[in-house]
Amino acid sequence: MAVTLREVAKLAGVSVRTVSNVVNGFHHVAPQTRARVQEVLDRVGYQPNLMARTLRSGRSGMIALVVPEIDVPYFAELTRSIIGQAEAYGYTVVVDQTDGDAAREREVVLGGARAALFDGLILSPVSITVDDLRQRSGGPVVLLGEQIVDGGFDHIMIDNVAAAYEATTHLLGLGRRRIAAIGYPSGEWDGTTTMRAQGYLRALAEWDLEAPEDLLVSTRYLHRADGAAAARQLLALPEPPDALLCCNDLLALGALKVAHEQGLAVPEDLAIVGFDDIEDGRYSHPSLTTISPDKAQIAALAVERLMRRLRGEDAEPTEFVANYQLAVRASTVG
Amino acid sequence: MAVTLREVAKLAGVSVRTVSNVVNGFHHVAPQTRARVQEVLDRVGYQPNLMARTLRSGRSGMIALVVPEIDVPYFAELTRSIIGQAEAYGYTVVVDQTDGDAAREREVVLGGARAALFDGLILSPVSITVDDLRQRSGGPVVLLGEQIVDGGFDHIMIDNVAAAYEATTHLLGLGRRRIAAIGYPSGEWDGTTTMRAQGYLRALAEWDLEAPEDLLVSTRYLHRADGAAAARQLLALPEPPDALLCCNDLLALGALKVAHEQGLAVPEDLAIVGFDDIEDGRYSHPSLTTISPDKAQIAALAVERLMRRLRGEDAEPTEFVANYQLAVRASTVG
DNA sequence: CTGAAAGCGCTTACAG
DNA sequence: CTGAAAGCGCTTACAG
Repeated sequence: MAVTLREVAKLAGVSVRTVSNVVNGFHHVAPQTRARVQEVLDRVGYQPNLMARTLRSGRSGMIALVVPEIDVPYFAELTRSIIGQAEAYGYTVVVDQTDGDAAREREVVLGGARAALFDGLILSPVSITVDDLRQRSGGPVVLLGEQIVDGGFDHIMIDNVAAAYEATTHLLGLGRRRIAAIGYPSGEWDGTTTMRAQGYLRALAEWDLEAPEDLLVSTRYLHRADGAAAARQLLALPEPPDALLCCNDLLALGALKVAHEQGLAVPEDLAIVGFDDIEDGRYSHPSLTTISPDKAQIAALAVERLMRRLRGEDAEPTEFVANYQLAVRASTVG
Repeated sequence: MAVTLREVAKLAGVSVRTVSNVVNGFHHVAPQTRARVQEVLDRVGYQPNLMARTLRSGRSGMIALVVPEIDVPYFAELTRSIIGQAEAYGYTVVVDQTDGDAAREREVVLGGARAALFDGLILSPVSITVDDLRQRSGGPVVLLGEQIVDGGFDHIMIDNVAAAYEATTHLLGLGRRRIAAIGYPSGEWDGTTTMRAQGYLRALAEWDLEAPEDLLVSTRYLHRADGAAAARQLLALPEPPDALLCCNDLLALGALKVAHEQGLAVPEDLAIVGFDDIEDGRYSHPSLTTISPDKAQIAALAVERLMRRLRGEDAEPTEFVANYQLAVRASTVG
């Protein structure tokens, strides 16, 4: 069924070496030879056997993208971009989800047989440690997010401290004084949440406010349900908040739901800000003010960086700070 | 670095054959031999080279999941389940997105080198045809959705006619009489939308109503933006609808946004129903009444079916009808 | 510029 | 129950 190099060689009356040269576009093939071989290649519809190529060359043309949850919109949107980018380089992306489970994450990233299939790895870590990563034997790794910083790896992130500072300042500028923080820091995701909490606290400090303990709610996950639970808790306070700074849009959307349930007007009674700029937040009612990281840039940087490594260039691990902007929408400015 | 079978064989003082037998758990190995080999295997941390195994055995342990858009929540949620299911069988899932582009879809599904890597395929088709699929040379295919029906392939779907009928009847039972249909049938997705339109029309007919032309809006895609555009068009009508039956939740969420913008009360002024039961719709305001297909069941059926094929069982192509239920929420019953 | 040949690491008839 | 050996389809030094 599948035609082999050898068969093509026989048909064209040359050696497999020459056919391989033509298939792979090497220079040193006489024009006539090339034409003759190419004709046969086309005629029989030759398709290289990727497995054989991989076994021989040691490169599979596949990279793994490891994210906690593929169905969390932020990761789904990012995945889409990364698949598109990788494809432009002729690479296939295999998506692995870890559910943030430590054992599973280690297995996927460090675990032998599977991990060895991939030429490289783009990883959004949750609980895996720098030490784990250092003892990894496979190809290059590019890290996403803020869970692991300065570990000596290529790394793409945004300036979360600055972003949270900007978001908080936006709320302060609107006259809000009891700004609650949801998801700071959460059970998992300490890295991300800690940085965002820093920006939040810095902004408050600049306005000579201190964050009351009762307005800081940490959550186990960063899902809608967690945001809803946190909002319920906050709104039951004797002195409830007049604004919510949520560590991501899902939390914010969960909180928004509860605000509606309790008959609060958003943003009049309660302003809400999220992080991530997922599509849902653009269509919520009211639409969500959020920190919008440049996901296309993040995807492009991650893939480009990995490709460089794969080509053996640029041994110095680098941290890239991607762009973001505060997207002001109706959940803060009615 | 990576230890080979041969090295293990030498260390254990047996042939590669025997080591291979132990690794693959074949019976005919003497207990003592097995123990000795296993000890070496463990000690050196042997990991099989998947590429070599694949090249030799012809099976890669990878299946492809081909969906139009990974960041459409329905597909993201389904993907999550399918990855989980496949993993239970020791299979790796590679996700490919086609953007519904015909050429891209053919390339991914039929295209040689890449497609040949996978042992099988779970495909949510958009524009690829049955004939295309028939001429495909690779492993077995399981189809999802309603774009291709009765093509002689294994196929998982829900009863869309019945579901749309039930949703429409729900609206009629609530006293709605001007029920608009958004996304029936759309530019792409004719299969799905046509079936849902059938159920809608059947329900109307049963109540001696005919669907006015002006209340049937087809859309190019099934995204939020399309739903918003359709809703704007419908609400500008001299006699606007009192209910919207949307072909999926994204359309419904887009329409809901517009309803809010125009100051309409949902469901009092306008009831809205979607399809898919994506998580966003549970947290929208108001939460979305929707047809909730059993995604876990769909994923389980699809993977199980593919695994059977892979084992060479059950040559008869079968159509599986998965469960669904109408999830009644606040967008229809305030 | 091209050929003959080794070998990537594994599985699997074929003997014994 | 185990061994020696072929071969999956390719790439790539090594000669010429």
